[in-house]
Amino acid sequence: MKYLRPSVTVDIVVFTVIDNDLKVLLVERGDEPFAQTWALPGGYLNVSEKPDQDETLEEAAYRELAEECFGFPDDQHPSGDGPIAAPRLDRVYLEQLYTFGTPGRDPRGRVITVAYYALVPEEVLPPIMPGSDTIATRWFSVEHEIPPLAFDHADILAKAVERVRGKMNYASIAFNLVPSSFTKTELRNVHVAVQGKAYDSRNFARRFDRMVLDGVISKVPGFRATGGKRAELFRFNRG
Amino acid sequence: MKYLRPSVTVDIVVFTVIDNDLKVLLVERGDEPFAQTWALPGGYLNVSEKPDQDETLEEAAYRELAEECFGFPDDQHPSGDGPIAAPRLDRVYLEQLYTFGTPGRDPRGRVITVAYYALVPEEVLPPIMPGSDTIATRWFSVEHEIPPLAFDHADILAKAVERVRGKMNYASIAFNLVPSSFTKTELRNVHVAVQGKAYDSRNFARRFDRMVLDGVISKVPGFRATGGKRAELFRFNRG
DNA sequence: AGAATAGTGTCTATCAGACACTATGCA
DNA sequence: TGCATAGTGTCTGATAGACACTATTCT
Repeated sequence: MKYLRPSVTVDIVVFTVIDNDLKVLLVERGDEPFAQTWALPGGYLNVSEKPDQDETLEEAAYRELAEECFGFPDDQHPSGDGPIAAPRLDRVYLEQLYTFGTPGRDPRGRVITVAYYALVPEEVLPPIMPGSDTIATRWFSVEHEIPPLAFDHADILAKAVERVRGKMNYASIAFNLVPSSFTKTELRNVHVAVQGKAYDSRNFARRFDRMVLDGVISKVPGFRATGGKRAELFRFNRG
Repeated sequence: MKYLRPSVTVDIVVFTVIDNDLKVLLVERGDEPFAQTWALPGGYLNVSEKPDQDETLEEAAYRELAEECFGFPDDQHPSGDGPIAAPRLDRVYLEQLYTFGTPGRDPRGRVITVAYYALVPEEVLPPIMPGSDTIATRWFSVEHEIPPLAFDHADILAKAVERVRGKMNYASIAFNLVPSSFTKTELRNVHVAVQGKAYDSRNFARRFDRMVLDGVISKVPGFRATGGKRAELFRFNRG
Protein backbone atom coordinates (compact mmCIF):
# COMPACT_ATOMS: atom_id res chain seq x y z
CA MET A 1 0.00 0.00 0.00
CA LYS A 2 1.15 3.50 -0.80
CA TYR A 3 0.73 6.34 1.61
CA LEU A 4 0.22 10.01 0.91
CA ARG A 5 2.95 12.13 2.37
CA PRO A 6 2.41 15.28 4.39
CA SER A 7 4.64 18.30 3.99
CA VAL A 8 7.15 18.79 6.77
CA THR A 9 8.25 22.21 7.95
CA VAL A 10 10.46 23.47 10.75
CA ASP A 11 9.41 26.51 12.79
CA ILE A 12 11.53 28.29 15.36
CA VAL A 13 10.61 30.31 18.38
CA VAL A 14 13.60 32.62 18.78
CA PHE A 15 13.88 34.32 22.14
CA THR A 16 16.11 37.09 23.34
CA VAL A 17 16.03 39.53 26.23
CA ILE A 18 16.22 43.22 25.38
CA ASP A 19 15.71 45.96 27.97
CA ASN A 20 14.92 43.34 30.63
CA ASP A 21 12.01 42.09 28.54
CA LEU A 22 11.57 38.70 26.89
CA LYS A 23 11.20 39.11 23.14
CA VAL A 24 10.29 36.71 20.37
CA LEU A 25 11.21 37.08 16.71
CA LEU A 26 8.28 37.26 14.32
CA VAL A 27 8.16 37.66 10.56
CA GLU A 28 5.41 39.20 8.51
CA ARG A 29 4.29 36.75 5.87
CA GLY A 30 4.45 37.90 2.26
CA ASP A 31 2.53 35.06 0.66
CA GLU A 32 -0.83 33.45 1.14
CA PRO A 33 -2.07 31.95 3.28
CA PHE A 34 -1.98 34.50 6.09
CA ALA A 35 -0.28 37.16 3.95
CA GLN A 36 0.53 40.28 6.00
CA THR A 37 0.08 38.28 9.18
CA TRP A 38 2.85 37.80 11.72
CA ALA A 39 4.22 34.30 12.08
CA LEU A 40 7.11 32.35 13.54
CA PRO A 41 10.13 32.01 11.27
CA GLY A 42 10.19 28.67 9.53
CA GLY A 43 10.20 26.86 6.26
CA TYR A 44 10.15 23.57 4.49
CA LEU A 45 12.55 20.83 5.40
CA ASN A 46 15.00 20.25 2.56
CA VAL A 47 14.51 16.73 1.25
CA SER A 48 16.67 15.64 -1.63
CA GLU A 49 16.67 12.66 -3.96
CA LYS A 50 20.24 12.03 -2.85
CA PRO A 51 20.45 11.30 0.85
CA ASP A 52 23.82 13.01 1.28
CA GLN A 53 22.22 16.33 0.38
CA ASP A 54 19.48 15.93 2.95
CA GLU A 55 19.52 18.06 6.05
CA THR A 56 18.65 17.00 9.55
CA LEU A 57 15.77 18.65 11.36
CA GLU A 58 18.25 20.52 13.50
CA GLU A 59 20.19 21.72 10.47
CA ALA A 60 16.96 23.01 8.99
CA ALA A 61 16.30 24.86 12.21
CA TYR A 62 19.78 26.41 12.17
CA ARG A 63 19.32 27.35 8.54
CA GLU A 64 16.04 29.12 9.21
CA LEU A 65 17.56 30.79 12.23
CA ALA A 66 20.51 32.04 10.18
CA GLU A 67 18.32 33.30 7.37
CA GLU A 68 15.53 34.89 9.35
CA CYS A 69 17.33 36.09 12.43
CA PHE A 70 20.84 36.84 11.26
CA GLY A 71 20.16 37.48 7.60
CA PHE A 72 22.81 35.08 6.32
CA PRO A 73 22.86 34.48 2.58
CA ASP A 74 21.66 31.00 1.74
CA ASP A 75 25.11 29.65 0.90
CA GLN A 76 26.82 30.81 4.07
CA HIS A 77 25.86 28.07 6.48
CA PRO A 78 27.17 27.89 10.01
CA SER A 79 28.87 24.57 9.23
CA GLY A 80 31.18 26.19 6.69
CA ASP A 81 32.76 29.30 8.19
CA GLY A 82 32.14 32.01 5.65
CA PRO A 83 34.73 34.69 4.92
CA ILE A 84 32.65 37.42 6.56
CA ALA A 85 32.70 37.63 10.34
CA ALA A 86 29.13 36.56 10.85
CA PRO A 87 27.21 36.44 14.11
CA ARG A 88 28.15 33.26 15.88
CA LEU A 89 25.60 30.49 15.96
CA ASP A 90 27.63 28.80 18.67
CA ARG A 91 26.25 31.38 21.05
CA VAL A 92 22.75 30.11 20.28
CA TYR A 93 20.94 27.50 22.31
CA LEU A 94 18.65 25.41 20.14
CA GLU A 95 16.33 22.66 21.31
CA GLN A 96 13.49 20.75 19.76
CA LEU A 97 10.19 21.77 21.29
CA TYR A 98 7.25 19.75 19.98
CA THR A 99 5.73 18.57 16.74
CA PHE A 100 2.41 20.00 15.64
CA GLY A 101 0.40 18.21 13.00
CA THR A 102 -3.31 18.73 13.49
CA PRO A 103 -5.14 18.36 10.18
CA GLY A 104 -6.30 21.76 9.03
CA ARG A 105 -3.57 23.75 10.75
CA ASP A 106 -2.41 24.79 7.27
CA PRO A 107 -5.15 25.48 4.70
CA ARG A 108 -2.88 24.35 1.86
CA GLY A 109 -2.94 20.74 2.98
CA ARG A 110 -1.46 18.41 5.51
CA VAL A 111 1.59 20.02 7.04
CA ILE A 112 3.52 18.63 9.99
CA THR A 113 5.76 21.16 11.66
CA VAL A 114 8.63 20.31 13.98
CA ALA A 115 8.99 23.29 16.27
CA TYR A 116 12.29 24.34 17.86
CA TYR A 117 13.09 27.14 20.22
CA ALA A 118 16.27 29.15 20.36
CA LEU A 119 17.84 31.43 22.95
CA VAL A 120 20.07 34.17 21.56
CA PRO A 121 21.95 36.80 23.56
CA GLU A 122 21.22 40.34 22.43
CA GLU A 123 25.00 40.78 22.12
CA VAL A 124 25.25 38.69 18.93
CA LEU A 125 22.17 40.05 17.17
CA PRO A 126 22.71 42.10 14.04
CA PRO A 127 21.32 45.64 14.25
CA ILE A 128 18.79 44.94 11.49
CA MET A 129 17.48 41.62 10.38
CA PRO A 130 16.57 41.35 6.71
CA GLY A 131 14.35 38.33 6.07
CA SER A 132 14.87 36.37 2.89
CA ASP A 133 11.34 35.73 1.68
CA THR A 134 9.48 37.90 4.09
CA ILE A 135 8.42 41.50 4.24
CA ALA A 136 9.41 42.38 7.77
CA THR A 137 11.16 40.87 10.76
CA ARG A 138 10.86 42.27 14.25
CA TRP A 139 11.20 41.50 17.95
CA PHE A 140 7.97 41.49 19.96
CA SER A 141 7.53 41.59 23.71
CA VAL A 142 6.18 38.19 24.71
CA GLU A 143 4.33 39.75 27.61
CA HIS A 144 2.87 42.85 26.03
CA GLU A 145 2.66 42.98 22.26
CA ILE A 146 2.06 39.63 20.61
CA PRO A 147 -0.10 40.24 17.53
CA PRO A 148 -2.52 37.68 16.09
CA LEU A 149 -0.40 34.89 14.67
CA ALA A 150 -0.75 32.77 11.56
CA PHE A 151 -1.57 29.04 11.62
CA ASP A 152 -1.33 27.56 15.13
CA HIS A 153 1.72 29.63 15.95
CA ALA A 154 0.13 31.04 19.09
CA ASP A 155 0.01 27.50 20.47
CA ILE A 156 3.62 26.92 19.52
CA LEU A 157 4.71 30.15 21.16
CA ALA A 158 2.77 29.32 24.32
CA LYS A 159 4.41 25.92 24.53
CA ALA A 160 7.85 27.44 24.00
CA VAL A 161 7.34 30.00 26.76
CA GLU A 162 6.18 27.26 29.10
CA ARG A 163 9.23 25.15 28.26
CA VAL A 164 11.73 27.97 28.76
CA ARG A 165 10.14 29.00 32.04
CA GLY A 166 10.21 25.48 33.38
CA LYS A 167 13.65 24.60 32.15
CA MET A 168 15.29 27.76 33.45
CA ASN A 169 14.64 26.49 36.98
CA TYR A 170 16.87 23.46 36.71
CA ALA A 171 19.04 23.83 33.60
CA SER A 172 21.79 26.24 32.62
CA ILE A 173 19.99 28.01 29.81
CA ALA A 174 19.81 31.53 31.22
CA PHE A 175 23.43 32.04 30.16
CA ASN A 176 22.31 32.00 26.54
CA LEU A 177 20.40 35.25 27.10
CA VAL A 178 23.24 37.24 28.62
CA PRO A 179 26.56 38.59 27.28
CA SER A 180 29.58 36.30 27.52
CA SER A 181 30.73 38.41 30.48
CA PHE A 182 27.81 39.28 32.69
CA THR A 183 27.01 40.70 36.08
CA LYS A 184 24.95 39.12 38.79
CA THR A 185 22.17 41.60 38.18
CA GLU A 186 22.15 40.96 34.44
CA LEU A 187 21.67 37.24 35.00
CA ARG A 188 18.98 37.91 37.54
CA ASN A 189 17.19 40.21 35.15
CA VAL A 190 17.06 37.40 32.61
CA HIS A 191 15.25 35.27 35.13
CA VAL A 192 12.89 38.12 35.91
CA ALA A 193 12.21 38.75 32.24
CA VAL A 194 11.55 35.09 31.45
CA GLN A 195 9.47 34.25 34.50
CA GLY A 196 7.68 37.56 34.48
CA LYS A 197 7.99 38.01 38.22
CA ALA A 198 10.42 39.52 40.69
CA TYR A 199 13.36 37.57 42.06
CA ASP A 200 14.74 38.77 45.38
CA SER A 201 18.34 39.87 44.90
CA ARG A 202 19.60 38.16 48.07
CA ASN A 203 17.89 34.88 47.25
CA PHE A 204 19.29 35.03 43.74
CA ALA A 205 22.75 35.83 45.08
CA ARG A 206 22.61 32.66 47.17
CA ARG A 207 21.86 30.60 44.08
CA PHE A 208 24.49 32.48 42.11
CA ASP A 209 27.15 31.97 44.76
CA ARG A 210 26.40 28.27 44.81
CA MET A 211 27.08 28.10 41.08
CA VAL A 212 30.38 29.90 41.63
CA LEU A 213 31.24 27.39 44.36
CA ASP A 214 30.37 24.53 42.03
CA GLY A 215 32.55 25.98 39.27
CA VAL A 216 29.62 26.59 36.95
CA ILE A 217 30.38 30.30 36.99
CA SER A 218 33.78 31.96 37.32
CA LYS A 219 34.74 35.50 38.23
CA VAL A 220 36.47 37.39 35.47
CA PRO A 221 38.62 40.53 35.74
CA GLY A 222 37.05 43.91 35.24
CA PHE A 223 33.83 45.66 36.07
CA ARG A 224 30.67 46.80 34.38
CA ALA A 225 30.10 50.54 34.75
CA THR A 226 26.54 51.27 35.77
CA GLY A 227 24.94 54.36 37.21
CA GLY A 228 26.17 53.55 40.69
CA LYS A 229 28.60 51.08 42.20
CA ARG A 230 30.52 49.07 39.59
CA ALA A 231 29.42 45.49 39.11
CA GLU A 232 31.73 42.49 39.05
CA LEU A 233 31.89 40.36 35.93
CA PHE A 234 31.50 36.60 35.58
CA ARG A 235 31.48 34.02 32.83
CA PHE A 236 29.71 30.70 32.40
CA ASN A 237 31.88 27.58 32.18
CA ARG A 238 30.40 25.31 29.55
CA GLY A 239 30.16 21.63 30.42
CA MET B 1 9.26 26.05 -5.88
CA LYS B 2 8.12 22.52 -5.13
CA TYR B 3 9.48 20.53 -2.25
CA LEU B 4 9.95 16.80 -1.93
CA ARG B 5 8.00 15.36 0.93
CA PRO B 6 9.37 12.93 3.48
CA SER B 7 7.31 10.06 4.80
CA VAL B 8 5.93 10.56 8.29
CA THR B 9 5.49 7.73 10.75
CA VAL B 10 4.46 7.49 14.37
CA ASP B 11 6.30 5.15 16.73
CA ILE B 12 5.28 4.35 20.28
CA VAL B 13 7.30 3.28 23.27
CA VAL B 14 4.77 1.37 25.35
CA PHE B 15 5.76 0.78 28.94
CA THR B 16 4.22 -1.38 31.60
CA VAL B 17 5.42 -2.84 34.88
CA ILE B 18 5.14 -6.61 35.30
CA ASP B 19 6.67 -8.46 38.26
CA ASN B 20 8.18 -5.22 39.55
CA ASP B 21 10.12 -4.81 36.33
CA LEU B 22 9.78 -2.10 33.70
CA LYS B 23 8.87 -3.65 30.36
CA VAL B 24 8.64 -2.24 26.87
CA LEU B 25 6.55 -3.62 24.03
CA LEU B 26 8.49 -4.68 20.94
CA VAL B 27 7.32 -6.19 17.69
CA GLU B 28 9.28 -8.43 15.38
CA ARG B 29 9.29 -6.98 11.90
CA GLY B 30 7.95 -9.15 9.10
CA ASP B 31 9.06 -7.01 6.16
CA GLU B 32 12.29 -5.51 4.96
CA PRO B 33 14.13 -3.50 5.99
CA PHE B 34 15.14 -5.09 9.29
CA ALA B 35 12.95 -8.17 8.76
CA GLN B 36 13.08 -10.48 11.78
CA THR B 37 14.48 -7.63 13.87
CA TRP B 38 12.71 -6.28 16.94
CA ALA B 39 11.36 -2.76 16.68
CA LEU B 40 9.04 -0.31 18.38
CA PRO B 41 5.42 -0.50 17.28
CA GLY B 42 4.57 2.16 14.76
CA GLY B 43 3.33 2.91 11.31
CA TYR B 44 2.60 5.51 8.73
CA LEU B 45 0.50 8.53 9.53
CA ASN B 46 -2.80 8.34 7.65
CA VAL B 47 -2.98 11.26 5.27
CA SER B 48 -6.04 11.57 3.10
CA GLU B 49 -7.03 13.71 0.15
CA LYS B 50 -10.03 14.82 2.18
CA PRO B 51 -9.00 16.65 5.30
CA ASP B 52 -11.90 15.30 7.35
CA GLN B 53 -10.51 11.79 7.03
CA ASP B 54 -7.08 12.79 8.26
CA GLU B 55 -5.96 11.70 11.66
CA THR B 56 -4.01 13.73 14.17
CA LEU B 57 -0.58 12.56 15.29
CA GLU B 58 -2.07 11.55 18.61
CA GLU B 59 -4.86 9.61 16.92
CA ALA B 60 -2.27 7.75 14.89
CA ALA B 61 -0.44 6.92 18.09
CA TYR B 62 -3.64 5.63 19.71
CA ARG B 63 -4.41 3.61 16.59
CA GLU B 64 -1.01 1.95 16.61
CA LEU B 65 -1.30 1.35 20.31
CA ALA B 66 -4.70 -0.31 19.87
CA GLU B 67 -3.53 -2.47 17.01
CA GLU B 68 -0.15 -3.53 18.30
CA CYS B 69 -0.71 -3.63 22.01
CA PHE B 70 -4.36 -4.52 22.40
CA GLY B 71 -4.94 -6.28 19.08
CA PHE B 72 -8.00 -4.25 18.15
CA PRO B 73 -9.38 -4.84 14.68
CA ASP B 74 -8.75 -1.83 12.49
CA ASP B 75 -12.36 -0.65 12.50
CA GLN B 76 -12.79 -0.72 16.26
CA HIS B 77 -11.26 2.55 17.24
CA PRO B 78 -11.28 3.83 20.80
CA SER B 79 -13.41 6.78 19.73
CA GLY B 80 -16.30 4.54 18.70
CA ASP B 81 -17.07 2.11 21.50
CA GLY B 82 -17.14 -1.29 19.84
CA PRO B 83 -19.64 -3.95 20.88
CA ILE B 84 -16.92 -6.11 22.43
CA ALA B 85 -15.69 -5.13 25.87
CA ALA B 86 -12.24 -4.00 24.79
CA PRO B 87 -9.38 -2.97 27.03
CA ARG B 88 -9.86 0.63 27.94
CA LEU B 89 -7.60 3.15 26.30
CA ASP B 90 -8.67 5.69 28.88
CA ARG B 91 -6.41 3.89 31.31
CA VAL B 92 -3.46 4.68 29.05
CA TYR B 93 -1.21 7.70 29.45
CA LEU B 94 0.08 8.91 26.10
CA GLU B 95 2.52 11.76 25.54
CA GLN B 96 4.55 12.97 22.62
CA LEU B 97 8.23 12.28 23.16
CA TYR B 98 10.41 13.64 20.38
CA THR B 99 10.67 13.71 16.61
CA PHE B 100 13.49 11.82 14.94
CA GLY B 101 14.39 12.64 11.36
CA THR B 102 18.07 12.08 10.69
CA PRO B 103 18.62 11.32 7.00
CA GLY B 104 19.49 7.68 6.58
CA ARG B 105 17.64 6.44 9.66
CA ASP B 106 15.41 4.48 7.29
CA PRO B 107 17.12 2.90 4.25
CA ARG B 108 13.96 3.24 2.15
CA GLY B 109 14.21 7.01 2.06
CA ARG B 110 13.56 10.09 4.13
CA VAL B 111 11.30 9.16 7.00
CA ILE B 112 10.43 11.48 9.87
CA THR B 113 9.04 9.71 12.88
CA VAL B 114 7.11 11.37 15.66
CA ALA B 115 7.71 9.25 18.74
CA TYR B 116 5.23 8.91 21.59
CA TYR B 117 5.44 6.99 24.79
CA ALA B 118 2.60 5.27 26.62
CA LEU B 119 2.15 3.98 30.15
CA VAL B 120 -0.26 1.08 30.49
CA PRO B 121 -1.21 -0.73 33.71
CA GLU B 122 -0.71 -4.48 33.50
CA GLU B 123 -4.32 -4.80 34.65
CA VAL B 124 -5.77 -3.76 31.28
CA LEU B 125 -3.41 -5.74 29.07
CA PRO B 126 -4.88 -8.60 27.08
CA PRO B 127 -3.30 -11.98 27.85
CA ILE B 128 -1.92 -12.26 24.33
CA MET B 129 -1.25 -9.47 21.90
CA PRO B 130 -1.67 -10.36 18.25
CA GLY B 131 0.01 -7.81 16.02
CA SER B 132 -1.68 -6.87 12.81
CA ASP B 133 1.15 -6.86 10.30
CA THR B 134 3.89 -8.28 12.46
CA ILE B 135 5.11 -11.73 13.32
CA ALA B 136 5.47 -11.46 17.06
CA THR B 137 4.77 -9.03 19.86
CA ARG B 138 6.32 -9.33 23.29
CA TRP B 139 7.23 -7.46 26.46
CA PHE B 140 10.95 -7.03 27.14
CA SER B 141 12.64 -6.02 30.35
CA VAL B 142 14.08 -2.56 29.77
CA GLU B 143 16.88 -3.26 32.18
CA HIS B 144 17.89 -6.78 31.22
CA GLU B 145 16.79 -8.04 27.83
CA ILE B 146 16.61 -5.38 25.15
CA PRO B 147 17.61 -6.99 21.85
CA PRO B 148 19.25 -5.13 18.96
CA LEU B 149 16.61 -2.79 17.58
CA ALA B 150 15.76 -1.73 14.04
CA PHE B 151 16.35 1.78 12.72
CA ASP B 152 17.25 4.28 15.49
CA HIS B 153 14.78 2.71 17.87
CA ALA B 154 17.41 2.22 20.53
CA ASP B 155 17.82 6.01 20.66
CA ILE B 156 14.07 6.48 20.88
CA LEU B 157 13.78 3.95 23.67
CA ALA B 158 16.64 5.59 25.58
CA LYS B 159 14.98 8.98 25.31
CA ALA B 160 11.66 7.54 26.47
CA VAL B 161 13.22 5.92 29.51
CA GLU B 162 14.96 9.17 30.38
CA ARG B 163 11.69 11.09 30.05
CA VAL B 164 9.69 8.71 32.20
CA ARG B 165 12.36 8.61 34.87
CA GLY B 166 12.55 12.37 35.02
CA LYS B 167 8.85 13.03 34.85
CA MET B 168 7.92 10.50 37.52
CA ASN B 169 9.68 12.73 40.05
CA TYR B 170 7.32 15.64 39.67
CA ALA B 171 4.25 14.47 37.75
CA SER B 172 1.46 12.05 38.53
CA ILE B 173 2.28 9.44 35.94
CA ALA B 174 3.13 6.48 38.20
CA PHE B 175 -0.60 5.88 38.65
CA ASN B 176 -0.79 4.74 35.04
CA LEU B 177 1.37 1.74 35.84
CA VAL B 178 -0.66 0.44 38.76
CA PRO B 179 -4.17 -1.08 39.11
CA SER B 180 -7.05 1.33 39.66
CA SER B 181 -7.00 0.28 43.32
CA PHE B 182 -3.47 -0.03 44.54
CA THR B 183 -1.46 -0.41 47.72
CA LYS B 184 1.29 1.80 48.97
CA THR B 185 3.83 -0.89 48.22
CA GLU B 186 2.55 -1.39 44.68
CA LEU B 187 2.99 2.29 43.90
CA ARG B 188 6.41 2.28 45.47
CA ASN B 189 7.41 -0.73 43.41
CA VAL B 190 6.50 1.17 40.26
CA HIS B 191 8.96 3.88 41.25
CA VAL B 192 11.58 1.27 42.00
CA ALA B 193 11.02 -0.49 38.68
CA VAL B 194 11.15 2.73 36.66
CA GLN B 195 14.10 4.33 38.43
CA GLY B 196 15.95 1.06 38.79
CA LYS B 197 16.96 1.78 42.36
CA ALA B 198 15.61 1.22 45.84
CA TYR B 199 13.21 3.67 47.48
CA ASP B 200 13.12 3.62 51.27
CA SER B 201 9.63 2.63 52.40
CA ARG B 202 9.43 5.28 55.12
CA ASN B 203 10.56 8.06 52.83
CA PHE B 204 8.07 6.92 50.23
CA ALA B 205 5.33 6.75 52.83
CA ARG B 206 5.99 10.37 53.71
CA ARG B 207 5.53 11.36 50.06
CA PHE B 208 2.49 9.11 49.75
CA ASP B 209 0.86 10.55 52.87
CA ARG B 210 1.37 14.05 51.54
CA MET B 211 -0.54 13.11 48.41
CA VAL B 212 -3.35 11.74 50.55
CA LEU B 213 -3.37 14.99 52.53
CA ASP B 214 -3.50 16.96 49.30
CA GLY B 215 -6.40 14.88 48.02
CA VAL B 216 -4.41 13.44 45.16
CA ILE B 217 -4.90 9.96 46.57
CA SER B 218 -7.89 8.65 48.51
CA LYS B 219 -8.29 5.62 50.68
CA VAL B 220 -10.74 3.07 49.41
CA PRO B 221 -12.50 0.25 51.33
CA GLY B 222 -11.00 -3.21 51.36
CA PHE B 223 -7.59 -4.75 51.52
CA ARG B 224 -5.14 -6.52 49.28
CA ALA B 225 -4.26 -10.00 50.54
CA THR B 226 -0.53 -10.57 50.43
CA GLY B 227 1.64 -13.18 52.09
CA GLY B 228 1.63 -11.29 55.36
CA LYS B 229 -0.29 -8.37 56.78
CA ARG B 230 -3.10 -7.14 54.51
CA ALA B 231 -2.44 -3.93 52.68
CA GLU B 232 -4.78 -0.96 52.51
CA LEU B 233 -6.11 0.13 49.13
CA PHE B 234 -6.09 3.60 47.57
CA ARG B 235 -7.14 5.23 44.36
CA PHE B 236 -5.82 8.15 42.36
CA ASN B 237 -8.09 11.17 41.95
CA ARG B 238 -7.72 12.47 38.42
CA GLY B 239 -7.37 16.19 38.02
C1' DA C 1 26.17 65.51 49.10
C1' DG C 2 23.01 62.93 46.83
C1' DA C 3 21.55 59.55 43.50
C1' DA C 4 21.99 55.09 41.72
C1' DT C 5 23.18 50.58 41.87
C1' DA C 6 25.89 46.53 44.04
C1' DG C 7 26.30 43.55 47.53
C1' DT C 8 25.20 41.19 51.77
C1' DG C 9 22.66 37.81 56.49
C1' DT C 10 19.03 35.51 59.04
C1' DC C 11 14.98 33.08 60.00
C1' DT C 12 11.57 29.82 58.74
C1' DA C 13 9.31 26.15 56.17
C1' DT C 14 9.60 22.34 53.11
C1' DC C 15 11.64 18.45 51.56
C1' DA C 16 14.78 14.38 50.68
C1' DG C 17 17.90 11.01 52.39
C1' DA C 18 19.60 7.91 55.89
C1' DC C 19 18.39 4.76 59.32
C1' DA C 20 15.32 -0.17 62.08
C1' DC C 21 11.77 -1.67 64.53
C1' DT C 22 6.81 -3.00 65.60
C1' DA C 23 2.13 -4.67 64.02
C1' DT C 24 -0.73 -7.76 61.76
C1' DG C 25 -2.46 -11.59 59.19
C1' DC C 26 -1.88 -16.10 57.28
C1' DA C 27 -0.31 -20.93 57.04
C1' DT D 1 4.29 -19.86 66.42
C1' DG D 2 6.81 -18.42 62.92
C1' DC D 3 6.94 -16.23 58.54
C1' DA D 4 5.94 -12.63 55.40
C1' DT D 5 4.62 -8.25 54.57
C1' DA D 6 2.62 -3.61 56.15
C1' DG D 7 3.27 0.32 58.50
C1' DT D 8 5.58 3.76 61.23
C1' DG D 9 9.35 8.34 63.57
C1' DT D 10 13.46 11.09 63.92
C1' DC D 11 17.48 13.47 62.74
C1' DT D 12 20.13 15.96 59.50
C1' DG D 13 21.35 18.61 55.41
C1' DA D 14 19.90 21.23 51.34
C1' DT D 15 17.12 24.62 49.52
C1' DA D 16 13.61 28.41 48.65
C1' DG D 17 11.00 32.31 50.21
C1' DA D 18 10.40 36.42 52.98
C1' DC D 19 12.56 40.34 54.69
C1' DA D 20 16.12 45.72 54.62
C1' DC D 21 20.20 47.71 55.18
C1' DT D 22 25.15 49.05 54.06
C1' DA D 23 28.90 49.88 50.55
C1' DT D 24 30.59 51.95 46.61
C1' DT D 25 30.87 54.73 42.69
C1' DC D 26 29.65 58.52 39.79
C1' DT D 27 27.92 63.25 39.03
